[in-house]
Amino acid sequence: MSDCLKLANLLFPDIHETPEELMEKTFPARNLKQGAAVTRFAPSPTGFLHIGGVFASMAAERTAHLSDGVCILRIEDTDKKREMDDGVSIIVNGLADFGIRFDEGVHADGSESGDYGPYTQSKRRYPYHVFCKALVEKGLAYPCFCTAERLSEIRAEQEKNNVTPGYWGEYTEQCRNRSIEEIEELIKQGVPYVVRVKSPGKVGGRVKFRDIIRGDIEMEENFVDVVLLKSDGIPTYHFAHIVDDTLMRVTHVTRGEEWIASAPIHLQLFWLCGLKAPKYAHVPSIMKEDGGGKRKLSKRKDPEAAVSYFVEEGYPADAVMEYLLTIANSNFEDWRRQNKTAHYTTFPFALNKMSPSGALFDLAKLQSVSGTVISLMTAEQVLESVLAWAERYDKQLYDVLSADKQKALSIFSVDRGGNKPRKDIAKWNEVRAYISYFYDELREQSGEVLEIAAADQKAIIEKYLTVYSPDHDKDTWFATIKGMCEGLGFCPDVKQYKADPTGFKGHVGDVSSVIRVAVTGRKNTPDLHAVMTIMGKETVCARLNEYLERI
RNA sequence: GGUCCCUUCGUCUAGUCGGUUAGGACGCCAGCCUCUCAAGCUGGAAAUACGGGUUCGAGUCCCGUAGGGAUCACCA
Repeated sequence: MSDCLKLANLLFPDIHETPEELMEKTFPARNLKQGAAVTRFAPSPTGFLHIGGVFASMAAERTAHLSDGVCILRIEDTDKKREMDDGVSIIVNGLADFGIRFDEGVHADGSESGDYGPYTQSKRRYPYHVFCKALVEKGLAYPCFCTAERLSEIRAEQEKNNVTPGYWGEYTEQCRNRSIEEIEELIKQGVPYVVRVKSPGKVGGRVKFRDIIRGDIEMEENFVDVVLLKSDGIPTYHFAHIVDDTLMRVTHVTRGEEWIASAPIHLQLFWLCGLKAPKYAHVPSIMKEDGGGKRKLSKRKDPEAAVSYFVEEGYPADAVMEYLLTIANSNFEDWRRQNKTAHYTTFPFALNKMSPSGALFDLAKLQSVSGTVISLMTAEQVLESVLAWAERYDKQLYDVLSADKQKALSIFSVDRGGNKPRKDIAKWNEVRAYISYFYDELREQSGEVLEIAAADQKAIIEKYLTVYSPDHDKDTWFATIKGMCEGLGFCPDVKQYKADPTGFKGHVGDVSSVIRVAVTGRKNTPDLHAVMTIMGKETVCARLNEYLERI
């Protein structure tokens, strides 16, 4: 028996399977149609879902589903220190909120579905060890007994000498060349060790690979003996990536651009394992303007880094996704113009159309996209969404709206539908302010003051009270207001007034403004006739009289 | 610092082989429409980071500079 084989058996006495056998028996090739992409989103359960995570997972999900492929949600929980208790559910629910659906993987409660599991890395010890053993057997990996102290000494020395830091070169000699007896003894003594790859890379060597988004990239090859298995037997990200994406038959790896620097490690590991590397697409980070510069959206500094922000503000999930799509594929907006009512999932998203540079997150643009998305919804959809949001974030609004859904529907129907719907609402937390004057419970004293003499205002209201009828249709309603003008000293025709205002106190617009303020407390509202119709005679008259007393 | 990525209006970007009045969207401004505000329509201001080349001609090709970003762990 060769030393390598002996070492492999010493390190992994319980493993009796080869990677090839494992792949054949439990992780067979998928039966998918030609060109189907298998992608995955693989977050760590840190209890925080970053908007960049939604962006990356959207790229993965779209790529898979547009090609009739499979999208996997895998949890990378190999770092117990950063893990949070409900980390998994925060991520899974967060993604579900945005309509990102996975075909296989982990669910919010931690359960899993799919034939290529487990999908939680901490449960995949066995396959990692199978692959690691094979590497040891081939003399391509070895146990390293260096302590944390030794490692930092090495680092300090390298920094002093100005050479690339890392476990490589002369520093690897001791552990790389230990005899099998020596290793056996150290293990018997209980000395902790990691398993490192015996990197064949050379300083100055080059690797090339193609990134779907960035094109050809050439970098220095990896010559560091990176850790494969930590001392607790759990793999590092690098090794887990190789094993998992191979076994799960992932074809396209979409991940943050911060990984591009470690791509040479991954390419080397695939090669050493005798495996074909998947296609890579390194998606750009979403940036934030910061004092003239750009920086990555930060969890600490930027509330909008967390997806919970968008949920709390009440941006519809589709609106956030559409905004992200405008960043991801610039032709999305053209497509949207051509396909006004189509769902965004029918847009032919393409990884290779993504821009390689990180986009600044633009809340104003989100606002605009969202306003359009909402303007295209039916009143029923709006009400349903508002209620779902308000139930969690504005109980009073929820109660008021659900007390009379018909009224709520008619409010949301004002100027909705048709070619030019209003775009007053961009997120659900704006609804309260938008509709508050319809409800006595929500009404706030706005303090809006018109520049019209109190006496004239009084005269207008008093007169209007005598001619107002809730039965008037829009045209008669307006004709009635016009008809009041002459007697009150106002011009019934705006154009005429603008051409020559002499002799008038104002025009019909001013008259209706007085009524508007009296009825709604606002200078600006949607179509006043529609508003008054919804309110009903009782409320309208009450408000008019109330205004008379106040003025 | 080493390595890698990136760089067109304020923002997101379009820009096949080098020949464009450098296009669109958001935002901003103005006008029209209009009972107000939106919406809609029309128009406007607004960009090729800088410096060299190659070329009759460069946003586009080459070199350099600057700036921004990422990464260099038993973290992902």
